[in-house]
Amino acid sequence: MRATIRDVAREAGVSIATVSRVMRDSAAVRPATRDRVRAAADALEFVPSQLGRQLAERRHAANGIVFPDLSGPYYAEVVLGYETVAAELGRSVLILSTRGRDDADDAVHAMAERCDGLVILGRTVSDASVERLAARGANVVLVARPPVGGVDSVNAESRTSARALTQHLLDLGARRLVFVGDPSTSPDVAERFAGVQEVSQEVELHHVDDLDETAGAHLVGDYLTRALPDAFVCANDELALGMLGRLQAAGVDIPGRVKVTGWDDVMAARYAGLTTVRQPMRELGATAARLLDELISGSRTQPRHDELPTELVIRRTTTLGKEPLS
Amino acid sequence: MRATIRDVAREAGVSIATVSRVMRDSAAVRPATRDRVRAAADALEFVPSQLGRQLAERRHAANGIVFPDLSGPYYAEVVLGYETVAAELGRSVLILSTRGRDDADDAVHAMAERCDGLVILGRTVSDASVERLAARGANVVLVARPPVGGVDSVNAESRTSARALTQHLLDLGARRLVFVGDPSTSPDVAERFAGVQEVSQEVELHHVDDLDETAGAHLVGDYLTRALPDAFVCANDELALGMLGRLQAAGVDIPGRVKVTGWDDVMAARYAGLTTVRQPMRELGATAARLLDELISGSRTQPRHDELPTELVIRRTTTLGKEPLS
DNA sequence: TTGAAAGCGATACCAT
DNA sequence: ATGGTATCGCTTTCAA
Repeated sequence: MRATIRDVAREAGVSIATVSRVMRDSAAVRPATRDRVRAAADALEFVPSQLGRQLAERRHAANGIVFPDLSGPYYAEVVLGYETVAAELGRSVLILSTRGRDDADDAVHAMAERCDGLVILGRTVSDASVERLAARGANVVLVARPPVGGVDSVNAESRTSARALTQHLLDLGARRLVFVGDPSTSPDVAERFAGVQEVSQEVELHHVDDLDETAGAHLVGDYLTRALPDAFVCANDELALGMLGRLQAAGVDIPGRVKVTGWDDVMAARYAGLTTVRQPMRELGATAARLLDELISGSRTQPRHDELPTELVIRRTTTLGKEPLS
Repeated sequence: MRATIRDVAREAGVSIATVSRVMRDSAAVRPATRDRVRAAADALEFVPSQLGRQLAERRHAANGIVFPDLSGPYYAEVVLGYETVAAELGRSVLILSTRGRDDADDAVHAMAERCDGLVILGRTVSDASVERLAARGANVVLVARPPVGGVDSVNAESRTSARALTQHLLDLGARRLVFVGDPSTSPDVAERFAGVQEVSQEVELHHVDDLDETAGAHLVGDYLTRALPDAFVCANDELALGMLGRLQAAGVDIPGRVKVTGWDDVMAARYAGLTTVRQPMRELGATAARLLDELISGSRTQPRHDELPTELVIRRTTTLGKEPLS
């Protein structure tokens, strides 16, 4: 059995209060006493129980983070940025993946009982759940999701980058643009589409249900039989990569005949030479951790809604570079 | 302030023991009483404190997982597989990334105090630390790391796949093979090299310090000036991808003139058409979670060292496929 | 500077 | 079927 604070107190001939003080040097203790306690603690290999400590302090010293998945670099990077800052702030990180879970909302509420605050990524739980959490006094920060009520949020800027991306295409002479995606499913995609529209009024919208490679590869077929546009502006990289493969298989010249862009800058985008928009994923997580800490410590009561800048990454699916085809 | 079990007891006119029974239906309670308690709990929006519960039960109901990083699909997938099973077993998951942390060992020990058991991925902490944890009675399972003392471990099989990979190259007529990597740094790489050697006695070893793309691209230079071998067997995908880019830039015919293989099957490997070996990452995590649960529940006391099968993935860096070049 | 004792919020044993 | 109460392992007044 592990030694408790009482064992140490007895061994050192002091009270448990003194042991507690020494273990956390929370108050002045006479050096001689301190040394005696330290020696006793060492001898007994005493390590304070976190359970006891947490109950007494009425805090978990842990934060949660909810994400849909860790496949792809997106959420993994956000989680890492979050964990790094949380660790610096002396907090552990609890994770919860909602992928393939039908009771996501319940799981999140259960998790909320095990930490001092949590970050929710994307559309993992319903708006109602988020509001219920907030109503119960939980400290919550949303990431990559539009604000819900007075709950804090951190998002990547979309519209400005979409404008820059579109302008880049126009500069290259592309006139007929097709935006591939579904603005109605995600506010993020809606923002991207809106940004594109601001610069190119005649952009067409090609609606797809799933934003994955299969969908991308599939929809290319429609265009091969009729006319190709000058550029496909995809809602994300997966879609773009799927289209790329299919277009190249059909021998279409890229970027000569048609240009393709994605969004996210996943690792594969680099190998595919895909022009895309990179989001500051690690910073999203780090910022969320800091906002959450303010909430927990009570140093801020007004809600905040941060927006972090993104970066246009130009590669050879829009311009012919000297970079080797890999 | 949140309601406690005492508030509910008072409201329902019963003792806290009865409230506890009702909340967890741990014992028979007369229906009328049960309903009264339920009503009181609802009225007060009572949710049992996990802190109180954990202290009383003397368990965290949480497991930890330590990993170097989440970049790249490898660890992310392991973590996901782990989280999925842990959740099924009713346990939360605490994470700890050691990347860019100089106090990794301390952090892991601190984490061990906050959970009932933990999984350690790769070489994130020293062998000494692992043994110290085990000595302190912590429940530990190692993943992607050779066994340390009597500590449980789960690893992906390496040698058999290395043999299959090598045989595949021989079948294609490749004779002069060069293994790129450093068998001395990682037992995993050593196993891979050993497997290759078993099939091809005359394989050469090209030693590199870093197993990343830069190193891969760099070492190609050495070979361009003198003779290329028939195949480069790289210790991992990063290395192989780096070499690929550089070889293609130099106009070398792949797989005609030289074949290239990697290891891990990262996402980019697919786009690069890289022949490689895929590890059952999600299963590694899931298996670790189950082993850990056995340890925690005490249903097993003998150490186990599991080895999961891997899969050879053949793509066009070794055989000319019909797959389009992307 | 130190100690006694009252929480923190549950669980669980022992009576009744 | 219920209640009283000790217990889990610590932190934190309040006195001395």
